[in-house]
Amino acid sequence: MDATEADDRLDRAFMALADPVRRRIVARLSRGPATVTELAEPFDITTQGVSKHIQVLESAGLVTRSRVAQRRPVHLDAAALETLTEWIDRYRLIAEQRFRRLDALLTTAADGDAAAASDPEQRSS
Amino acid sequence: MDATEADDRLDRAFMALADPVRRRIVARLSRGPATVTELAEPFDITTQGVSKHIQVLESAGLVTRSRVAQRRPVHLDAAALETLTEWIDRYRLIAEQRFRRLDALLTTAADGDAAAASDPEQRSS
DNA sequence: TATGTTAACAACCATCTAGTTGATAAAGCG
DNA sequence: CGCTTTATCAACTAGATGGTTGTTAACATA
Repeated sequence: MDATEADDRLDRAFMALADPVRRRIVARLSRGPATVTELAEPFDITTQGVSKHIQVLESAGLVTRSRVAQRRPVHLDAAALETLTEWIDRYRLIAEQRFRRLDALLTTAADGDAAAASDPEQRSS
Repeated sequence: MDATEADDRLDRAFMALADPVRRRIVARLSRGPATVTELAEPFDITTQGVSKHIQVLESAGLVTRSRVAQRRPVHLDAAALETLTEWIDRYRLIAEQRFRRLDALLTTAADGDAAAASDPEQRSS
């Protein structure tokens, strides 16, 4: 997978979740597949509007569609959700580790030099 | 916290991460605070452009800004990232559990009735 | 005070998005 | 064959986004 391709995938996936309608669709699909009309029912928008939302989710790789007669059931792809949490957690954990190291540094430094804790704006460089 | 307020926060947070420039900014900030000019350096856009990206991240609650003389160091908020993974993981785990239950159901049903595995399009309702 | 640095603000523009209406396709049913 | 259901495609509008340039504010330093 190309680097820009992976970037593009992340772009679309995060963008897809940046909408309350699509998040409610994802929440609904976590409990099982559903058709477009079923998904549109709780909302005040047309089925065409919901269909476009599903296209957004599909192009982001978050859902897939199968075929049963004239219905097109939508399925949630749990693995795609996992790649998002992996991206976030990577940097979240780095930040938390850094914070713990900084905290420990300030704590030990405070024993001999109280002024060291006055400026917490340290660069990592 | 109001329900629509939390929705709005999620909107902005996911939207903020739906841009490769902002994700690189987040990645950089995971290693420590940085100023706007430092953050703008790796990109081909103006510092004003980067400043707008940081405003987006700030309004999403993902970063905060402090003040050191005329510099405004930007800090990553790891806790805000965690709320995003919590939202995703909630529905991801529901979907995975459902999938495991369905898989177990089909496996046991296949012992007595092989036709039960022919249509995987089950609704949860 | 004058000068340079850092960063925000304002206005503007091109593009994209979310929703609509209208028409069309595909499948099942009378 | 007609009719209904389900869902997509096409075209359009209002509003948001990402970028720019130009200007201004805040601060340090000479």
